[in-house]
Amino acid sequence: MASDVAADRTRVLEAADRLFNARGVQAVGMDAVRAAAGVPLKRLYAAFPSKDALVVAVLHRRSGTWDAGIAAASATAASPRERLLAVYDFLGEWFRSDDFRGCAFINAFGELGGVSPAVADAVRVQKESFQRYLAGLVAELGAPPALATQLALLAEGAQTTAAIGGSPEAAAHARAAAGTLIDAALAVPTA
Amino acid sequence: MASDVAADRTRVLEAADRLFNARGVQAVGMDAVRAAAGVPLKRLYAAFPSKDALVVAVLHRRSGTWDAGIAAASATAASPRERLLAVYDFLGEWFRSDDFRGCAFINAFGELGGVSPAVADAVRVQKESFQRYLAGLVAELGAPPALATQLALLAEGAQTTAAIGGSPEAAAHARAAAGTLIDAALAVPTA
DNA sequence: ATCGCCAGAGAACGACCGTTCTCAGGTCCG
DNA sequence: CGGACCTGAGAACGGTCGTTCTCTGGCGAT
Repeated sequence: MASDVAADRTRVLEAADRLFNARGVQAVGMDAVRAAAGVPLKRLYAAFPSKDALVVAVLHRRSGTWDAGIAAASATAASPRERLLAVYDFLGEWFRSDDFRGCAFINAFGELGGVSPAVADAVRVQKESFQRYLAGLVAELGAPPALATQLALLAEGAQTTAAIGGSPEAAAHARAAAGTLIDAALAVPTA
Repeated sequence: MASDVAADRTRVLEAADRLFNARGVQAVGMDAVRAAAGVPLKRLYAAFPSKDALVVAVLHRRSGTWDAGIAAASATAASPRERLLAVYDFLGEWFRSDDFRGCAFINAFGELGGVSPAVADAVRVQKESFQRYLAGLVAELGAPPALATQLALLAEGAQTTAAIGGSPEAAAHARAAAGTLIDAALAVPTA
């Protein structure tokens, strides 16, 4: 009982997340996950009944760290406008981390969305949750809801652009564009 | 000589593109490509020496159809501003096609970018070419170059959002945002 | 001390991968 | 008509995958 199932889950999720992020999902075998996690295969399968379940769990965990990152970045922001812009500051920090290789959800959807409904759903849920977060702030701001969708497009685009081009400054560009869109939306109350 | 190597290449590229788009690259075996293309395995390997080469060739072909689509959409547009906005009209049409499942380049990068430098390069080249196209129009418009980057972010974000959420209207949102950004950039000549 | 139990390491399994090889059958040239 | 060549179909190969099974060694209880 020294290593309980919950501890196994954590170790496996961390290892799998790292490996999937670096090489993609299908290029990483369960044995590589086992080796990286330092957990016997039997306990791995006790914690996650299949690779598909492991992938979904990794995505779920990523949702949590994403939410926490956004919350931390917006903690110091005073107004809704600044909280919206803080999203792009968070992206900028993330893009600069050594192991950044794009949004895990976008990557997983591209790789597995066509063959694994569970993965496709997990990705959809996360993106909808992010949209709702933006929509809440936009509503606080008193701007039309369409602004939230536009700001989300900038965030998604920044993630793929930063990953493919290796250009973390995409976050700053997105932030600048977001500021322009917010100002324009507030200038015309109901267009 | 009834079926020449060039004809084989075309049939294989079309079949592979369809399959890769629907299921992802790694989930599609070379035998499935052969069956869908109706070409013997030997001729398949005569046309493409490896799966990696096939993937790169598929991406290269997609670049061509992308460029053609953009060109067609902007053909009726009179001004640089309208040609920029035509990009999002093109996206909207594409998003509404039955087999749309996201940008092949973004998907391929997420799946293979970490393990296949050739694929990563092909994706990077295409995205840079798109950026250059936008930059040209933005220059014609007399707006600062940063606008082109911002417009690219919107286009990229629209592609992933439309794919994941199954929401083709992402193109219209991106178009509206693009209009706002263009107007703002022109209002302040050099900020 | 002995027996029963459980956990860990890794072998085993069936399936499928990308790629190459075999071989039968047909086609052209002399 | 005969034989050299080429083609297509698919078997074969070595490897790896996800998943399960076996076996061995150590531990706790009696």
